[in-house]
Amino acid sequence: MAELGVEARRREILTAALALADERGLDALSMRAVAARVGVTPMALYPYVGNKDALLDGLVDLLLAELLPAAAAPGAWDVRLRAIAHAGRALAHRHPAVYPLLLSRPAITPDAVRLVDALYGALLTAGVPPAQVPRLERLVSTYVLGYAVGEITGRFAPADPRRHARAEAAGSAAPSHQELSGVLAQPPDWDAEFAAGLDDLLHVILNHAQPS
Amino acid sequence: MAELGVEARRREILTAALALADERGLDALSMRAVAARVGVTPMALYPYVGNKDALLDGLVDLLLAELLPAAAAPGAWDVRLRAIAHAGRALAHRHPAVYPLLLSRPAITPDAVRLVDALYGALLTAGVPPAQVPRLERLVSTYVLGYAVGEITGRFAPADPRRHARAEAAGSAAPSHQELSGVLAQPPDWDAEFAAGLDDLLHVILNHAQPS
DNA sequence: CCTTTGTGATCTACGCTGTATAGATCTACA
DNA sequence: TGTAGATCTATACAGCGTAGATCACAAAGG
Repeated sequence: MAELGVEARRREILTAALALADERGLDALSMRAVAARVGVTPMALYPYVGNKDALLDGLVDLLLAELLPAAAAPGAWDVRLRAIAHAGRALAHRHPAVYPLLLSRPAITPDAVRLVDALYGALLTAGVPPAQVPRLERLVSTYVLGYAVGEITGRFAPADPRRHARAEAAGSAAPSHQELSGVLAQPPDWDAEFAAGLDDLLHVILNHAQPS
Repeated sequence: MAELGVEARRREILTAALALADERGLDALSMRAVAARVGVTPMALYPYVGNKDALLDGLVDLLLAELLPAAAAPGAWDVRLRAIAHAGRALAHRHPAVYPLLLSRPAITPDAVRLVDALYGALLTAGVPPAQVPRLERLVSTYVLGYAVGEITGRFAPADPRRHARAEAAGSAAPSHQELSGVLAQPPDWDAEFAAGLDDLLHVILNHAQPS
């Protein structure tokens, strides 16, 4: 075994855990399974990751780190904001098992701060009054996280093919579904929908921006 | 024990499980604990709720059922939409432990369809073209769920009081935080922020609406 | 009245989980 | 060579979800 610092070893463990979750899902992410993948006994992980909860927090940070390049990219404010948003969604497709943790585990690590700071910067240069910046940052990040999680977990597209049948079965109890049966029959283009929602939010931001 | 139908018994079990989760959190929601609360052996639950996963789905449905009154309320389209949104957020504060499941477990029960249908109806009467209705429904519901989950899980307001210290420690790496130090020092008004975001989304909807 | 049938709850057990605690093993320096 | 420190291991415990077998008891048939 290569002799590394404890920080390097910690990252080694976390990346093994992330790979495991990517391959076999979050339920398969047990301390024992991670330890086996690292080639070590379960208890050997504890000095490096604390406990399982802390390990999950570590995974969240690993995900955030993948977003940093997009956050540091140059360009006009809307280009930067779009880049971060699309990177956030792409991240979800890369790590669907772990991604939902971003919504449920608050991260206050330096990387998380840097990411929020990039969004703050984009909003500020867009001309948004400082008092509105944190709120609109939360609006945008909630959209990106919520949309991506919705895609991933199947909230938007229930796998059940009887979906329409159900709606029809509800019959008069779901009149608007019937009125929309035409558009509901077509499978949505999730890429386009995400971009459209993002455009809508950029308009919201512009509405709040003051001409400099 | 009163002799009830299996459906009634199932609801009895689910409401006990919900109460347990409300009181002691999701981690304490074990089959054994639910059984003890119902006054029965763990294995006795299985004919009624299937297994733990199905029990959680049942809890999701229980939450959705609480939203139905708001979905059925009358009024102008924007009044109805606001009522549903605020009811969705209030639900999160009532059941903070279970609420996040709404984002991670797709629900295709009749109640879920009815709720979506109510949102479709509001958007249609607002004059939104049918092709845009499902997308904007997802935009609104994602906002409500994502915002409420963010509030609940502490994503918006990390409990760590060293938050500002951290931002300052990041120093020049978080320049926008420094620029916003004034507004960041004030504690946000979450009620007002939710309403403001909802207003923004209503403007988005109106932008897409065609005059009838 | 006794027996049979069926149904719901129970009992026991298995493999899994996170992790406390104690012990073993190896490295590096005096 | 002896010892200190760091690192990993071994064992154990309480709790989890749930499969399988068993039990208790109410209603129905002879």
